[in-house]
Amino acid sequence: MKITFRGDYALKAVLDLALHYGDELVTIHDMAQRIDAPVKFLEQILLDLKKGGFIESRRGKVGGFLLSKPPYNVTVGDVVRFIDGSIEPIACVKDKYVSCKDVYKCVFRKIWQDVYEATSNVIDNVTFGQLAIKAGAAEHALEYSI
Amino acid sequence: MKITFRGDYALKAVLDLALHYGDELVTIHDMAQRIDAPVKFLEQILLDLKKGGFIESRRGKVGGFLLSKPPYNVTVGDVVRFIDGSIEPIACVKDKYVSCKDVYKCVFRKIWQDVYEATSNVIDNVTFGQLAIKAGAAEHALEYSI
DNA sequence: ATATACTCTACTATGTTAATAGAGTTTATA
DNA sequence: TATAAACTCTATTAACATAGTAGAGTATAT
Repeated sequence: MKITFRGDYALKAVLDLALHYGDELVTIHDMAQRIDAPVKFLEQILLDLKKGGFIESRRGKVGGFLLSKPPYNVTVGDVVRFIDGSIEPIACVKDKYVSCKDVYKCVFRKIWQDVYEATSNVIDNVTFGQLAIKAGAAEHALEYSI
Repeated sequence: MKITFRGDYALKAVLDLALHYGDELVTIHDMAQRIDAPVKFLEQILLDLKKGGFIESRRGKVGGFLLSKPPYNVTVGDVVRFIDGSIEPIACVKDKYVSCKDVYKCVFRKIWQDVYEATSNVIDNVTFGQLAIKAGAAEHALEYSI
C-alpha cells in the first residue's frame, strides 16, 4: 500500500468533516487552511469523495461540505481504497490460486496475501469516529499546553 | 509498500540463486528464461543486487552468479527494502513523535506505524531458504502431476 | 584467438503525481 | 434583481518514476 498526497489530503478532509459532524457546513477554503492543502487540489479531491458517496455538498452562498454518513460508519480503509486504489503490494494477490504453473510467482503469492491481510486488518478497523475523538483530545490538549 | 516489476524480478532472481545454492553458477540468460524477465533489464537488477552484497559474480566463459550468503540468512524484507526502497505507506512513520503540532498528521501516524510493523512482521520473517524448499516442493509436485 | 558471459552508461517511451488555471453554475441576501 | 460567495467541471502542465532498450567494453576458459 502506498498513500499519495491525494490520499493523505482525502483522509484529513474526511477527518475534518468528522470533527464538524452535526455542526455547520465546512467550506473548501476553511478546510484547506486547517489541513494545509492547496485549495484547487482539495477541490478535486472533495469532488471525488462526493462521487464515492463519502460526502455531500450544498452550493451557493452558505454552501459547504458535510459527511454523508456518521463518522463511525466510515473507516480509513474505505477512503484509502477509494482514493488511492488497491492496497495490494503487487497486482496478483487476488488472482485465483488455480494451477500455479509458475513456481516463482506461486511462492511469493502467500507473502503478498499475508501483507494484504495484515494491512487490511489495520486500516479497516479504524473509523473516523474514533479518529475524531483522538484528534479532539489532541486539540484540547494543545489549548491547555499553551 | 509497493512492489515494482524491478522488485518482483529481484526477488525471483534471488530465489533462483537460492534454488541453485551450492551448485554451478547461474547465467543471466538461463535465469531470465526461468523467471520470465527481459535479459537486459535483469542484468541491471543483478548488478544492483551485487552492489547490495546479496550476490556475487564470476566473469568469463564459465561465469555466472551465485548467492553471497546462505539462503537462510537472507529475508524477503532485505531484498525488497534494498530494491524498492522504504516499505512505509507514507513518508512520515519514522518522523519523531515530538510536539505534534499538526493534529491531522498526528492522528494518522499511529495507523501508518501499525501498517509498517505488520508488513515488516511478514516480510522480515521469510527467508529464501524457506522459499527454496517450498519452490522445490512445488516443482517436484509439478513433475509428478504431468 | 575467440566465444561466452558479466559490466557499465546512456537513452527513451509511457504513465503517474501533484498540482494550476479558468470558465461555469448555484444560491442566499441586500 | 444584482451580486458575492461557494461549489462544479474540464483542460493543461512540470516533474518524476517505471520498465525497459541499446550498445560498447571487459574478463576468462579453452
